[in-house]
Amino acid sequence: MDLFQIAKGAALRMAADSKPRVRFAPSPTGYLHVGGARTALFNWLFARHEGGTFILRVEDTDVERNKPELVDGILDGLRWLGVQWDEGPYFQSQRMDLYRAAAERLVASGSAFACYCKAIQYAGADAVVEGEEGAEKAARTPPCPCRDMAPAERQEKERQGLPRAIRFATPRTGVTRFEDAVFGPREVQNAEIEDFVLLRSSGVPTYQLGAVVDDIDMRITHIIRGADHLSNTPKQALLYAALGAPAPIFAHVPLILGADRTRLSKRHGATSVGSYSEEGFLPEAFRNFLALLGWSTGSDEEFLRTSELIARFTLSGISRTNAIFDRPKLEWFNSQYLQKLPLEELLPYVKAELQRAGLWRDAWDAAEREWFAHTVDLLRPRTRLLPDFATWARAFFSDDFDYDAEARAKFWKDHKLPDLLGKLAAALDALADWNHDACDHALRALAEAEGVKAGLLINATRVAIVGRAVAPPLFETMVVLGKDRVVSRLRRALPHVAAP
RNA sequence: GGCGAUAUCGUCUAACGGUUAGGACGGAGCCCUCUCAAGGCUCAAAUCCGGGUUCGAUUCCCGGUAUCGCUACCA
Repeated sequence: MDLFQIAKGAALRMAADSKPRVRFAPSPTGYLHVGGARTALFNWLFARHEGGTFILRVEDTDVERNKPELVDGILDGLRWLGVQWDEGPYFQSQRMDLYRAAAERLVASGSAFACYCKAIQYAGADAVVEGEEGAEKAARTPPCPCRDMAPAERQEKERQGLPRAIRFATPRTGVTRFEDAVFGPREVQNAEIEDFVLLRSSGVPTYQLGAVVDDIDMRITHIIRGADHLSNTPKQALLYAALGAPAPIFAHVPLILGADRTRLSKRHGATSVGSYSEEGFLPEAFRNFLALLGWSTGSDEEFLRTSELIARFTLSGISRTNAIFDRPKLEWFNSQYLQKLPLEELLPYVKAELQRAGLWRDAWDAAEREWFAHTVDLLRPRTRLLPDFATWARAFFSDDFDYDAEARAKFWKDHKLPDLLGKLAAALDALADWNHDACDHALRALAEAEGVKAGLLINATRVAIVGRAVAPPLFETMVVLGKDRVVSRLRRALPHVAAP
């Protein structure tokens, strides 16, 4: 290996090192909600676009709220979403020594101090609002006096073995700056920043410490996260400096709100990713919708498959305003994907749905694969969610279906119908060839002979053979169902038509 | 209360000093038609308010207002 080769290798290594490293860091205090899902998606899109690395880290330091059993649900949600992580999942609960060591280092260097105050319970957001004029400032947390404690007193507290938290010694003056790819360069007065806790008296790190120590350790280059963290970022910028590490680029993503403009929560209906999976949304449609919530390409195109999202994703396209979760638009995206996806990509989803409904037949994957594909293709313009295939379109996959009440009321009114449908069954039964035009001709000939409009027969027949008023065009439906089924279903329907 | 961010049709958004302020969802209507969708066409619908700067502000600055966030030994 000559010098050139060595230099080239070094250059390549540097190039590899300069690739972005990003992370998604959920805490297992709840399911994966749409806000978190979008944050994960943005991180993933950014990593894929840049050829970087996407890391998954579980921030499970809050022993009180943490529910380990929720981790699997979050991972499942991410898998369904299709955002594969390249490293991890790492668990903060398994890295405690790292945070404690960092806290001790900060105390040793004078950037942090031990605090012996009693922990103040969070009073809730309403606590401040409640105060009448005059008393309104009472709820502010007082500054911790331990920072300026005399050495003798401190020794005494230590000797007594009092529980101690570690707080950051925020500079009293000056400003702290950081760079945000979405909100631009930011600066805050240090005087506005309290001496925040780094290590709880239990020895467990807070979010601020854990996140920064891990982001340094994991060599994170871009922190893409919810804008609810924007106000706290100066604290972390301070921590980076105190820990002697360069700060990463931040990119704060605006929040997703409910229809009432408040933070998305349970009372807004489905907010967990899992519920959208269960409802029968296609992951790619969900990704497309989510990606466009708070990010745009700058163009008018909206139907963007994942490869296109990756190709176009940039941090500069991220919006600065909160977005409201718009369910109708999500459904529109889903119906678009149901219609536009290459058929071969759609079939496995329909298969899974039919299996779930107990309607699946293995032949549809083998000898009758052609039939299955054609039927799905016929059905899909009228579907909005995956379960539509098993519910609304049930009669296409099973002989066990019933007649929709509204459809009967609307299309089985005419008293001539029992007679007409009986004759139609006979006419169809006599057909030598079974195809669209043959069915068409047979039905229209009968209509003409009987002096009724073809529509009367068509609509009544549709209800008889698929049980619903809403279905694909009749003759295509007949072809798909086949002669035997159509004729027998017509005859089976006769008594129901006679007695509506 | 303090600090901060944000502000374009109902919703998601485009515009990066000059446009009849564009697109999409949703809504209304028409076409197509055997139902319902899909598709095509059309319509209604927005620059929070007030001051500046400028020949010219959706766009830049200031103030107000509203909303959201942070202000926890939650993340």
